[in-house]
Amino acid sequence: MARVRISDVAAAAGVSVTTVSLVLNDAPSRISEETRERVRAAARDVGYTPSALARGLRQQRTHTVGIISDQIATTPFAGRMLAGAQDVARDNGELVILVDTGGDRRVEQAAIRALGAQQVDATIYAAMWHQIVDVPENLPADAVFLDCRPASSEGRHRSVVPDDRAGGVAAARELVAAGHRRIGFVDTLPGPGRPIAADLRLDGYREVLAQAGIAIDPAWHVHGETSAQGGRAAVEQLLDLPEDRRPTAVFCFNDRMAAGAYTAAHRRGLRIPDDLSIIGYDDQQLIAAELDPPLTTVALPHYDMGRWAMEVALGIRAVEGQDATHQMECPVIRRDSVGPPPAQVAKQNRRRTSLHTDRSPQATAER
Amino acid sequence: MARVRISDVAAAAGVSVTTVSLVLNDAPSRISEETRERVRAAARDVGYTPSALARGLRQQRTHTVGIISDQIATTPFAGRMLAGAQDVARDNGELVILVDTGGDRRVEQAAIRALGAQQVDATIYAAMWHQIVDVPENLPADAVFLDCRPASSEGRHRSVVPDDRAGGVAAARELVAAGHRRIGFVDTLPGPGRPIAADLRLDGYREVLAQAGIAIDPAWHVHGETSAQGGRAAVEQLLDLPEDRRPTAVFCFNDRMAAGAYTAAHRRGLRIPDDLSIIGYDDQQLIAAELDPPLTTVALPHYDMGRWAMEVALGIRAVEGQDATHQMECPVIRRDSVGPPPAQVAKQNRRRTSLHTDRSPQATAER
DNA sequence: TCGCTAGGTTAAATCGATTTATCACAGGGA
DNA sequence: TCCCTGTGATAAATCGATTTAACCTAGCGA
Repeated sequence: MARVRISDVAAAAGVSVTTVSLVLNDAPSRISEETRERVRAAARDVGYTPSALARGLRQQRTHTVGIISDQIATTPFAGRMLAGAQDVARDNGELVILVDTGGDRRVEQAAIRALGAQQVDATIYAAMWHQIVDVPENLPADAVFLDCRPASSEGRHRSVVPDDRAGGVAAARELVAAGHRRIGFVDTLPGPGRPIAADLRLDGYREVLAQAGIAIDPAWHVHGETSAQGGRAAVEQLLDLPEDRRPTAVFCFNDRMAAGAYTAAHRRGLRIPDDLSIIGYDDQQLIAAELDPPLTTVALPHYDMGRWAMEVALGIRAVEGQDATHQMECPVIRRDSVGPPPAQVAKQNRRRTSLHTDRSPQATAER
Repeated sequence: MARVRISDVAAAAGVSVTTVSLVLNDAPSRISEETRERVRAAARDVGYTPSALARGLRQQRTHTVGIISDQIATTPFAGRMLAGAQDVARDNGELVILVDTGGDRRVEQAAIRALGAQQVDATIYAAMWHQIVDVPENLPADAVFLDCRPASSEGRHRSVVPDDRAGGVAAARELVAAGHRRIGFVDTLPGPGRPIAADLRLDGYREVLAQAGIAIDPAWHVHGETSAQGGRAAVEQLLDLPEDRRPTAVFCFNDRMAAGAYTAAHRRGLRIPDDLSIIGYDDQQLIAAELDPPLTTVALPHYDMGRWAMEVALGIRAVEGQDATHQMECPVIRRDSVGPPPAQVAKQNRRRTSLHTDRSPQATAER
């Protein structure tokens, strides 16, 4: 069955196409209420749906937003970001055109061209983890960067990323507040592929320990692959330290590594959090809440970042201030893997210092 | 800067727009090679990108595919399906318009209308887990169902779902082949929200045990929430059984429940797979490969289902045979959580029967 | 010289809407 | 009678491409 056109509605209502257009779009005009009703009825009867193509062509506005991402599927996070962006788009009558480039620069070029050809009203450039990206040369100047920030910031591109430094501060503070003074940092490997989030979180950790007057033992800083295996191996290094240098708590780069920390602890017969406190990062639903005991961790605000990016892209939200990069807070999700250090250690700690960082009272509710 | 139009190219090359169109589209015509080159150079110089809107309007073909899904982000699986669909689309020069309805029927109606207005060339209706869905009335007849199948199959809608029954067979066979005869089935809760996959996998399990001449003890069938907690509780019921009825292996509805089974085993001091073999389902990357020991499980072929759906939607792949529903194989991913039953039990088994289901020799490589 | 063919190119119609500018008509005042 | 104003509706241009149906010029054979 062929498409119902506006002229079909006009014929059915016995008016011109102009009248139909005016009526259906509620455009200011002097069409009588009687005619209006007739047009609306006709449109309903013939089952008219205006062509978005024709309308877009004429109006030069397509109510369409392009999202370019390096990889949709690598992490479950991607979904949260997309969902946030998608929800905002839907609520504003916009459709999302999604292109996964698979990280291929050539595909990316083609994708940007294709979105241009579609005349998308806005463009979002998303990465699947917090990173600094080279700006593709043909990317529109008003594109919004999601979970990444442009390398050459001269272009004044707007972007939103998690505040990993503040998240690192929050995580470390959580452990210090629980009374720990020997706190390990389970890091990813150094090298070119190292995520910038790792350095930011490490900075936050260092800042908190410094503030608390704790001298960091270099042996507390261990590295591993960002996997449960890597985490286990790294934490075993920590547990191999002599009794008086061994951390009573560990801050893991992410939840996968934290899962490895659980394994390492189990193998030594250490209980969590009684013998070892663990805090992760990412709040990966499939790990954090499912571990035994449930993992205290820092959440990455992917959904909200997705929303933010889309709101900015659509011009619903103005970017306040000078800085075009928005850092989004990473809240601590308190579960059951953090507790006070073992009694005898706690006593030592008390003897050694009287500094107190008091635990903030408002408990974050478990989602 | 305003859009570069085809007329700009024509002017730059000193020819008509018709010529430009014919040349750039490689349409059969009698344009001289010299002119062709001039046109191509002009197009390059002025930076021409044809308007997909105008082209789509004229050709009534948009090179655009709509994907409607109930929820993008609930499970990490979604990403795999999208990635599969997306990859096929990209390789065929099609763009994907993605709409997440959030499961809201009203939103869904609007989404379908919007995609119709966009004149998408094809439509995919995706669910985030294998289920039977009511066909939205305004859904195009040629829509393809992904990871779900239409309730009223009279419409001859094409669909692709995982073959959960065969997957159940494969999982149970894996355990039987390892020598187990007391095999628990860790099921989801009964009731209206129960996934159809649960019944299918259960069927497969029953078939295999029947074939192997094993009478199923009703106590082996336990239920729980589809979470690690639920899995742990359910498996604890199994482990509470008297020694001679207690399963030596469990088939868990999914990997999350299998993770709970690990916890239950640990709490009893049982080692995996020495004391208890465990097989899961789903092959959730963040769980299955990260558990200790890594979990043997059955993979859901989400990526391939996504590809299949898109290939069918685009008409690249013809749906063979009568049945418009394609069942996709769920391969067993062998890791380290399945082994032979404990020695004394194995001896009993051998005494009781001499039936052999021999383990298939080709080891599935760990991805 | 005329007609025909082939080669090279283009004018104009079309897709389906929106938007601008105009038209027709009725009533009122001079 | 003529002009003006307000009301209701529409004809035609436009968005930017594709595609159909010519058009023009040479060259060639009869």
